[in-house]
Amino acid sequence: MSQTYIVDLKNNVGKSVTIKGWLYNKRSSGKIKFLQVRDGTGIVQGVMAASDVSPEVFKQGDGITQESSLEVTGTVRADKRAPGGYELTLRNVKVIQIAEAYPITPKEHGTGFLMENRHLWIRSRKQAATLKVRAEIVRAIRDFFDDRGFVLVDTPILTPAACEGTTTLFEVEYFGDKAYLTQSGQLYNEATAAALGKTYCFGPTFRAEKSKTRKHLMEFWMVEPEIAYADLDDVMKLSEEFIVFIIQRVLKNRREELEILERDIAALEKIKLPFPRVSYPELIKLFKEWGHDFVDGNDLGAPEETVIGEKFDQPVMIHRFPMKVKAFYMKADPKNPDLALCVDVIAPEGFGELIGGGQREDNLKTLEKKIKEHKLPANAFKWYLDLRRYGSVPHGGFGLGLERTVAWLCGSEHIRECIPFPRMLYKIYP
RNA sequence: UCCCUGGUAGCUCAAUGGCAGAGCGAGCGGCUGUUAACCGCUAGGUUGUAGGUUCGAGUCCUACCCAGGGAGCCA
Repeated sequence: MSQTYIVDLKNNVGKSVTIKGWLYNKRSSGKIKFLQVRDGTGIVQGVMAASDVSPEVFKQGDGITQESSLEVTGTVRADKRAPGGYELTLRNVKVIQIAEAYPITPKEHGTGFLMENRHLWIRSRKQAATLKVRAEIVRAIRDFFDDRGFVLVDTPILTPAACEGTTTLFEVEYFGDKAYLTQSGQLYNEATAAALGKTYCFGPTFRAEKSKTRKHLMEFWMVEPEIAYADLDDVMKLSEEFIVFIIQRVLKNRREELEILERDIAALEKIKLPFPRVSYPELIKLFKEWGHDFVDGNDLGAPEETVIGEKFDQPVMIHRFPMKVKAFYMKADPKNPDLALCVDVIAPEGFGELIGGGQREDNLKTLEKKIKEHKLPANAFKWYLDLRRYGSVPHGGFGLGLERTVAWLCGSEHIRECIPFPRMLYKIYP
């Protein structure tokens, strides 16, 4: 039997079609029943009148429970009374399986319960819409870099040592030795950029930090471009163009999903180039003007990100943080060696840091000293130092957190809804 | 890891230290245009776990477990 998808119903008005899906909700009123069916592409209401179908089919309609799988056949009709504008005058219903009492009812539920049932929760309208936006963003990310001559080079997930040494790692057994799940592909990107010029990696990364916030996952996806012969300005320019590209793509292709999510679309439409650039010393002055208490020399915390997000309606690029709060591979600003040539891009509306990046230290001697200062195992960085031995060039890049970008564009309250199956502190089910 | 709040029916929540409740969902019945439909009936409980105080504990105390919110850290 042929199958029509709900998304295509508008092109089939007047025709008889078969929808294969699941029962989303049902209402009945004596001699007429309304079956809302979802198929992954949308939801359509099927109208079953006692006068239109056989008594057997009509009777069968009573027993179809929420999320039962079924195939419905009927004529497509435009009708203002129907959610979505189109409905089906049903002629036949074929039940594939009658679902047991479905735990996620149309009424409200708590987050803990919904997360326990994440495998079912993703069937809900908003959750499905979020996953579609996520897929759109992934495609935009790939297109952006592929179209600009970046080469996708996958970096390893199992690594011999910490990339940054500062964050906690997931340890795994590796043939009697220890290995760690990657927390960034950056160091490998620096090698691939020296080989191929412009590269990027895109995959899952892992952080065993015991953080418990609405912006953190233990396993999240990150895209990291790296460019040979690039300085901080190049990195900032790429960052803002990248973000605008992603937004434009989602606004173009996933407007319907943003509406389902009740996202304030106007807030996204006004994101324009160039983004405001604020250096760390300038930011300290701004915090004073705003009356926000902040100690010069500290890294930004959640309250600071919130304040910045409230004061600007554009993503803000904060650059040149103090060296001492940043990772060992950051290059110092020649004009002020206490500041690093780095940038954080903070999203508006309080969604926090989307991008962290900057220019890398390219001098062998300086880097060797930094590794020592940060008490990192010199052995593990032997290959990394080679990159400064054989044709070292100024280079830089950044990392963008996929789920935070999804959270921002979807207006999600919590990052756990922005990945199909989130891995969170002490939680790995389902 | 720390701080705050909570844990009662499948779910969301009530219950002054004194009879264990409602709405939704489920089951049965009614209704030809419902929009989280509506109306009637029925079933559904070791009140997170283990101790303690009390004539009496869902309620008070102690410990633990779990969940939610926040902090630090980060993308």
